[in-house]
Amino acid sequence: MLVQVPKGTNDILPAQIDYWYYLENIIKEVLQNFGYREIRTPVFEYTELFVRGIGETTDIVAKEMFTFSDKKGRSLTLRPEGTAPVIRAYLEHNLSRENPLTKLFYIESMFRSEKPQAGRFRQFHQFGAEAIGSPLPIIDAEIVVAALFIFQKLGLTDLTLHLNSVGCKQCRPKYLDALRDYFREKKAQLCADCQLRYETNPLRILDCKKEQCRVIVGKCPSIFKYLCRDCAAHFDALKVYLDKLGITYQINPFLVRGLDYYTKTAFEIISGELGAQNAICGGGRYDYLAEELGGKPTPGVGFAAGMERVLMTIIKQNIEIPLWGGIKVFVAVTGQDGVNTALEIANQLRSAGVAADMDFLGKSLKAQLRMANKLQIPYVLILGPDELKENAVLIKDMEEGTQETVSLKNILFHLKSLILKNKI
RNA sequence: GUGGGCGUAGCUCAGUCCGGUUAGAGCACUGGAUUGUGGCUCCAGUGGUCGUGGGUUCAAAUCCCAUCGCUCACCCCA
Repeated sequence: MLVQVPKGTNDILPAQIDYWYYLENIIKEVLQNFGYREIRTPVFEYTELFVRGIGETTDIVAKEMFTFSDKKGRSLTLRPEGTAPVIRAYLEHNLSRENPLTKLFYIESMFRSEKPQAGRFRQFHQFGAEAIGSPLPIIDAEIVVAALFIFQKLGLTDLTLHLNSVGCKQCRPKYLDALRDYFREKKAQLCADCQLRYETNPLRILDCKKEQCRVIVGKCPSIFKYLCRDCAAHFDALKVYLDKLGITYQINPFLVRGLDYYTKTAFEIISGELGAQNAICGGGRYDYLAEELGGKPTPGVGFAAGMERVLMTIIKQNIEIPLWGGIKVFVAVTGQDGVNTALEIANQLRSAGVAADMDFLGKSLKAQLRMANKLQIPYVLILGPDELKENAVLIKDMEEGTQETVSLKNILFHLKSLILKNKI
């Protein structure tokens, strides 16, 4: 049996790479225009970072991490998400000393040991942005806008922004108490998972999709009645900023994110083009994360988006993307003597910035032309014994079918003007 | 982790229900149709332990069992 890729992982083949370039280029361009700078952190971290950062009871930490030991028995984990590592790096390198507001972005692989399905993989790619240092709601607005900006620039439509506030240390415990009070007598009617969540984190009952739970959740107390003055004001201010920018959103009091570090703002962007896994972006504020990781209290807000899901949406929507321009000139040879000259010509063209290729399989002239035709190469140089004798080559225009003899000295100039003229 | 669908050539599939000669098609690939010229056409060729292992049978791609892989869905998420 042939060895295959591990379950849930994918090769990104040349046929798909233009999509990735398109996506990566727009991400970098937009986020840098917003003042975010790229950061790259290691693929693995000490396991403790994620346990402390994401939370022990979350699904990610409890059952989805790829964890292994190094030779000294220290526990390492392939990163399942990007925020905790970025905050770790921010604290470790004291990035705040240069600017009290640090704006960072990343484009990296993430790893989660889940059963794969459409839009879910064990190794997948996320891009994300983090704005660290400001407690003000206006930066929450910028984070949301930056994410939407990218999707808009990519050409995505049919997106819905879901918005919620999950409170803070002051008000969330009160809301959790209220939820427990409400669910206490109905506990027996909840699904098995939710009965467990009742103990660990009642918030998570809110986004259970089971019908039996949804019925009960439908009438549960809303968090908006329990938000403290600060959280309520923060949420109201964010809505005003978004309103003024003309951004539409849907308030979703049942939006609960799967990572414990979120406070105040939580949001998700849903694509109508996808199936069951339709969240292409999620984010929010995490004002206690830095402390959890042992740093000084530092507020922060950010988002992460799944690149595979974004690409699936791009493909579903049939969005046209820029493709690789391809080889412009093929240097064909007949007979052994021309091979060296052909290689020289090809390299000359490449040095001059003209994409050039030649035969490396000893094919016949006919086969070389066939290949050039298949690859849609617009010009073929033919170098045979006759041309060699005269220090010349034949330039064949593959579309017109015409050809002319040009001396070796003039090839470059000749080809460049041809290519320019046709704007290829 | 749990459940459904599917595994025949590089790709898309036919053949499986009702076992029977050397397992097929289209596309792709390679070569040819007189000297050193692509596309169109025609001809020929390469390529498959029918996912794997076992069982039933005179005979298995086809029936039975197991196993692996892919895929979709659940939990949850990007």
